[in-house]
Amino acid sequence: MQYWLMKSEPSVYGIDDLVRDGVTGWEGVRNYQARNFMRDEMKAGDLALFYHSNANPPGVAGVMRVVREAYPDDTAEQTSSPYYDTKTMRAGKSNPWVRVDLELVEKFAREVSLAELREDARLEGLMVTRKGSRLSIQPVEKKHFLHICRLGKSRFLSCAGFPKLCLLL
DNA sequence: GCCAACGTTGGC
DNA sequence: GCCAACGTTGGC
Repeated sequence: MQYWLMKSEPSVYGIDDLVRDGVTGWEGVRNYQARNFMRDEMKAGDLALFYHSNANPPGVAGVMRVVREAYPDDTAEQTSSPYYDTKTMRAGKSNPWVRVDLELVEKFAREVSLAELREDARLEGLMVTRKGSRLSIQPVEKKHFLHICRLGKSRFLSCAGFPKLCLLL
């Protein structure tokens, strides 16, 4: 079981979109390091923080769970998609991109801003607080994950020892 | 809108 | 394989 942080711009797809959809395919990742995390390490049941990038303010908005492991991201092959990979397709190469499916676990009662993450001594070493951290999918230490849930007034965390109650969320 | 950080590309 | 040019990310 691993923990992750995944970035999305709320103007493109934010936590409220996931509240509406329930489950979503994490498409459009076009960075090899981020792809490798999805392809090689993300397992069903892993938990991920939903991070709002390019937002006011940027920060963690909630928690998701991996429900389907890596499979081809065919938006790379669709000319109509904003994520169409012109270069790869024109070169006639096979589609190298994958996505995973994630379901909403919860939207935090309060969003935890990047500034707050930076100020918190208990989150030292958290990748997203490093200046210039551009990786859109990052592994997160369990202790950091749990602390961020606490800062977000997570209901999921408060009942984590009571799996039956958690099913109600 | 600016710009620092950093990934990618392509000439050599 | 080096590295300059270029493109993108994302905070501010």
